[in-house]
Amino acid sequence: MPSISSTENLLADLSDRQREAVTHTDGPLLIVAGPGSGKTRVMAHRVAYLVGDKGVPPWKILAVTFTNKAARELRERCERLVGVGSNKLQVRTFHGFCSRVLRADGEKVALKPEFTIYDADDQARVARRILDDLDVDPKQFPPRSLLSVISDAKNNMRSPAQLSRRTETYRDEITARVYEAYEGALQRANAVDFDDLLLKTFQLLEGHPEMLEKYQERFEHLLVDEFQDTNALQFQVARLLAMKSRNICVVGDPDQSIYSWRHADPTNLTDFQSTFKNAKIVTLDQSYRSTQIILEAADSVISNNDGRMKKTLWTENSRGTRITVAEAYNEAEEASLVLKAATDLKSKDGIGRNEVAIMYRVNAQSRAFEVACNREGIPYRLVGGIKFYDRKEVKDILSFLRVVSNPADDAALERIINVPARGISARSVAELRRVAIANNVPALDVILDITRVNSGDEDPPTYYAELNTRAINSVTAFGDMITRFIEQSLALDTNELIDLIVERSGYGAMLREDKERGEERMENLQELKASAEQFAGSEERGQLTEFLENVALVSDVDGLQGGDSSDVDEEAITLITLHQAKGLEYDAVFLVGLEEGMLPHSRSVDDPTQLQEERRLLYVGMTRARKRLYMFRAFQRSFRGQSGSQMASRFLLEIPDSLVTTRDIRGHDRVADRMPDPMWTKRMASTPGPRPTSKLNDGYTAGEKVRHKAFGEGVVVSSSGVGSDTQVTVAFSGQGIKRLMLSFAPLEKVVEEESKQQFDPDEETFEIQDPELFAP
DNA sequence: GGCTTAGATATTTTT
DNA sequence: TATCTAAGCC
Repeated sequence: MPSISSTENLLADLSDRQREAVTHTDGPLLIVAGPGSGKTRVMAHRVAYLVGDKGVPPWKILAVTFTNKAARELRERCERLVGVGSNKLQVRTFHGFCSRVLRADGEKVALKPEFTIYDADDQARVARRILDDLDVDPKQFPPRSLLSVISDAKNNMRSPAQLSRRTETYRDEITARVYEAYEGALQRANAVDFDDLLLKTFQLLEGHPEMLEKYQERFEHLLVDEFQDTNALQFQVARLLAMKSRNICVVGDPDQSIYSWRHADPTNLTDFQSTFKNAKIVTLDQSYRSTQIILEAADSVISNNDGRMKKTLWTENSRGTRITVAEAYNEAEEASLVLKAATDLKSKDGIGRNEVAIMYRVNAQSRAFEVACNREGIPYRLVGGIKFYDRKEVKDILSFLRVVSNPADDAALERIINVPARGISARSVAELRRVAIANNVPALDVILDITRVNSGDEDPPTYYAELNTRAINSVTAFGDMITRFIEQSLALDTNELIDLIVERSGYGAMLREDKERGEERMENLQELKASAEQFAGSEERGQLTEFLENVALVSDVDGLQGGDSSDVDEEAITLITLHQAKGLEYDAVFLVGLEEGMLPHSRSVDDPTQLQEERRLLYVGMTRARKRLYMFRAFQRSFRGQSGSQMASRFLLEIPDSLVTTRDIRGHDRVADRMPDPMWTKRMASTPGPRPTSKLNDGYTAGEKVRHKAFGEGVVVSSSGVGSDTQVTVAFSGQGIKRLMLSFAPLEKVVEEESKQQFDPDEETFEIQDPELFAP
């Protein structure tokens, strides 16, 4: 039986500042916590202190985080420290918490307990239907941009009515009408989107004093993590919950605010101080994570942001190694250089793959690294790639489940009404929808009405849909099927229900006919079943809803394992976006794609505000590293098919030379490459032809054009080794990339300066050829 | 009514 | 490059 740690032990291994933060338990507290300053540790200790020392019952403590990952980590840390009763702690994401509240008391804001949570896909589907109904051209008004305006409105707590009252342009007009129809559609479907989870919780608490009191009583202590990432609604919910007890502790770092595009509002940090007067402020600026050099470099970058709450991190850690800044020719070379350096870390610094992460701005960048890892046989862990629950077949079956769980869920219904094809055309669906909207009922009501009448019920139809006989029969069959699913769901565990649906809906048969991908898809459905099994056994009514909620809210499955080995335990390199990397740390971090247009992202370069966020993104990345930090850029990068030369990221210029080593990873000094004299970079970007670069082995230079007897003309990517051991990697047009032993494969230099711009490696033929191919 | 194909189009980050 | 949509064909 785990015991509650004694206060003495609990506090002993904390710094003075940390202890201050942990023990200030009466009244509002703002913790400004720099990267690696032990933020999570403080939160966990605080919870343990509240329970162990202050005798606060665990269930009276609510800790909200921003991501599931953070929630999981905090929960685990708390459980370890708190011991008994720790399972009663409420550690949730904001959305998770709100969903919980609405399941219990959502009726007050017109939600039935089995409401569905609509993801971006569902939202887009709803929006597209509305545009269709309103006869608006979706090309002129892309659903996604309309939805983003709607999301803005919701975050500012504006109703459709409020929006339509102040329309100035035609665009405003359309937006307001779509918003109104959208709200109607969700209402009819007993569904909420992500914004609604927060908005409706806010409305529930604000408009129902007894509810507010209930939740204020329930939670005596509130902790909010990543406060700089909270949006206006989240702040309001937190404010309402804590208004009475005033026991609210928020933790954040304005320098790590990287979610403004999702309405995160870092001014919440300052607003906190005005909302909760006399809030105590504790700043944690000692880093227990990174070396001095890494901290200095990160600081030299972030200092360029203005209007910050200034804080400079310090550490008792060693000075550490200088940061390596390196340049690759293109993304393929970038990947191999990174992997080479990462592999070397093992022998040189004893840093294994598990402690190495490669971080990039956009997911698409992971590809080059996956290809390279596969080629080199290096196992990797891709964080947040294609999500399991996003696969078509999984979404289809989930849609069946959603209809069973919440028969009003029109988005789910429309997804599967004709999957597999069962003779209900888009026309018929549109007609069903028209009738449903006209009567303000879910589409399934109309379907079941048709089913009833067509099955010989004497009573006249309630709704009148114009469908031909064929369609009526198809719809009837579908209605019968869904009715059976709903009936049987009462007696079945969710995993059993999945089996039933797969077989009886014809979905399984459809997959078995699909020779190409059917098997793989069926396996995915098996996996879905397995994940449903975890929810089996609990009360019949709740388990399906609970499962679906989990899918909607906690969809971050563990990273897919790639590489040669199927051994999941094997040490693997982590591939991760900068956004997802927040909160994580690694011994060695490789930041890649440090180019204008990538980081900062091209969408951000014109806007100073967004540019500062890009800088924070880089800051987050740099401060993930404990011991070693590498920053890479590629001279040329292909982006959606096209390649072009890149300028070095302006952020690289912000790091002082004294913190950087220019040691080339291949063992050649390339002093000139320690970037970016901007003039030089600019010239490089605008000049076709080879850029100035140092000589590689035996005079072969990256970017140089060469000719091979068998493969024809190509471009040198890189070369390694010396003398007769020299290997030259060449990209041949139409032949892919080959690695050639110079002593076997004579290369001729082509004297022509134009070649590099056309360089476009064919990914299909990317692997290294057999040794015999090296011969001429 | 259903399927194939071509063509267009959009591409940041995620609860 | 990859996905999604619309139009054309069976």
